[in-house]
Amino acid sequence: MKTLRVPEATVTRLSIYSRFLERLDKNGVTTVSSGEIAEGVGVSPAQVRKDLAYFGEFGTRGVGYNVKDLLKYTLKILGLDQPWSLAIFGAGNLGFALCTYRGFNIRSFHIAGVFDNDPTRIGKKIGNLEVQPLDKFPEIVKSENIRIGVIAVPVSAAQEVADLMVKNGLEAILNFAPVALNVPDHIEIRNVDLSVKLEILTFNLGFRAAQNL
Amino acid sequence: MKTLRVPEATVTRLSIYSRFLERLDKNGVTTVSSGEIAEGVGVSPAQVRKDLAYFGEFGTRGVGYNVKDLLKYTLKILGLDQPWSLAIFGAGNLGFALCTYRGFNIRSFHIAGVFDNDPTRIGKKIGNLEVQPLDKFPEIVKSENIRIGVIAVPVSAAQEVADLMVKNGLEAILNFAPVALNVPDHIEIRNVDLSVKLEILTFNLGFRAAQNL
DNA sequence: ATATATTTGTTATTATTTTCACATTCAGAC
DNA sequence: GTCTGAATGTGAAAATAATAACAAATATAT
Ligand SMILES: NC(=O)c1ccc[n+]([C@@H]2O[C@H](COP(=O)([O-])OP(=O)(O)OC[C@H]3O[C@@H](n4cnc5c(N)ncnc54)[C@H](O)[C@@H]3O)[C@@H](O)[C@H]2O)c1
Ligand SMILES: NC(=O)c1ccc[n+]([C@@H]2O[C@H](COP(=O)([O-])OP(=O)(O)OC[C@H]3O[C@@H](n4cnc5c(N)ncnc54)[C@H](O)[C@@H]3O)[C@@H](O)[C@H]2O)c1
Repeated sequence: MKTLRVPEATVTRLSIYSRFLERLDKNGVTTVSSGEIAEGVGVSPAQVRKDLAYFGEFGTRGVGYNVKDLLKYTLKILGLDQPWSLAIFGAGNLGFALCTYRGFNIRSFHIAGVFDNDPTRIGKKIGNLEVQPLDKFPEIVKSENIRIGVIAVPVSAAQEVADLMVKNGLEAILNFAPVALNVPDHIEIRNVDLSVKLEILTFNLGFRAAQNL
Repeated sequence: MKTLRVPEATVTRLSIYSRFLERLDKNGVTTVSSGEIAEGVGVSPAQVRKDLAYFGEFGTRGVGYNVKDLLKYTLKILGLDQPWSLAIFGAGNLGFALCTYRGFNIRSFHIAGVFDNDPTRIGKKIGNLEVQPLDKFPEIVKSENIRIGVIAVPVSAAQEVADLMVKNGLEAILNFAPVALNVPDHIEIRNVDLSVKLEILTFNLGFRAAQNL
């Protein structure tokens, strides 16, 4: 096994491969080649093999990969062979959608708490979750062993929520607010910006088109 | 002005710069340096200048950039100096959140139609929008001059929705379903995958931590 | 057993992206 | 006017990532 730095793009693709493998497995497919994976997710076969090579040898030359095994390996690499408890801050529209999204549970994520500071929302049910006040956060972090926080509050509140998460020992943050947050180096943080991709589309439709690039 | 290929990462950052500039402008800041932009969005100053250099010279040496002007330029480059009408497919939890999100309107996006195939949802109001049946799509595309479609339906329906969009002449698609869609080359398509970033976090918390990388 | 067709794992090559470093330019002080 | 300090724009260098190419390995057919 290599001890090289793994590019983040490789991890991203690994997540995508694993979801493709899940689908193959559900459809009863037992063997798959790098070419078929590549075709299925829209990358090159060499890329698929290169990505997997960071973590070991999982295939059989002349044959391909065993779907069930490769799926298990990729999930393991991504850390999805164990359950992860999440805390979501902000029980607004996006928070609601995230809480009810079944796709997370399937991949070993479990929403262990939803928090909001709006008194009219606290106590309301989202599925079988109850929206909690902020002061319940510390105890729920402990009791549910939460390591990852999700920020779905307005931009104006995002930094203070991030600070609260850090103060309570969370190790990673997924931020949906379109703002760069300040957190200590040891905190893993990633932003999901729903507008940026939309603006890549308008850029391509406009500027790039005008330049004939 | 250069006629080089612009990296997509540059366009992504441009979108982020422009949002940062919006905030500065709202706060009454009139001048900003590449270093301050860099600080504000979490990249290097050289990166900021290099990104802008793809499109022209916007600053004054020794001084920096005029906030209002640079904001206007970045929006123009991104194609946001004109309104864009969107069609959203899927009036479920995510579709609902997208429809009610004010952040889109602010940046010259306008949701011109929401479509669903569930009879119990058709006719329901989301804000001042009414959920439309699929067969209304062709006429609304024309009347509202829609060029961009958003897919917020389950994976199982995503490809057929994409096909419908292509058939009706849409030019770009933003896809929230976690699956690679097949569309003709001339269609701009980007996926937004909310789980992938989460799995980068678990990877970093697990595997990467174990390797001490 | 041997040959053949496949497909992996890996090294070499190429391309892309980021960082660095600095000459150039400008505003303001004196 | 000239000098000084500051920050841009850019070409060269370094780092990173993707692609190509092929030897090694394996299953299957004969
Ligand atoms: N809705 C979307 O489709 C969408 C798209 C892109 C980005 N976003 C971003 O996601 C975030 C949430 O968006 P939304 O549409 O759900 O907004 P929303 O207004 O519907 O919900 C925000 C929620 O956060 C709560 N809140 C505010 N301050 C808080 C605090 N300090 N602690 C805890 N809770 C607090 C509010 O009470 C509210 O319930 C925003 O930053 C938005 O920019 C949303
Ligand atoms: N909710 C989330 O937080 C979340 C997170 C990540 C990804 N996603 C993805 O976004 C998509 C939507 O998620 P959701 O939670 O809103 O699901 P949802 O089930 O709440 O909504 C899906 C909607 O699509 C409609 N639909 C189904 N087939 C259709 C068709 N052919 N044409 C038009 N409408 C159709 C359904 O009637 C329903 O209203 C899914 O692909 C999901 O994987 C959602």
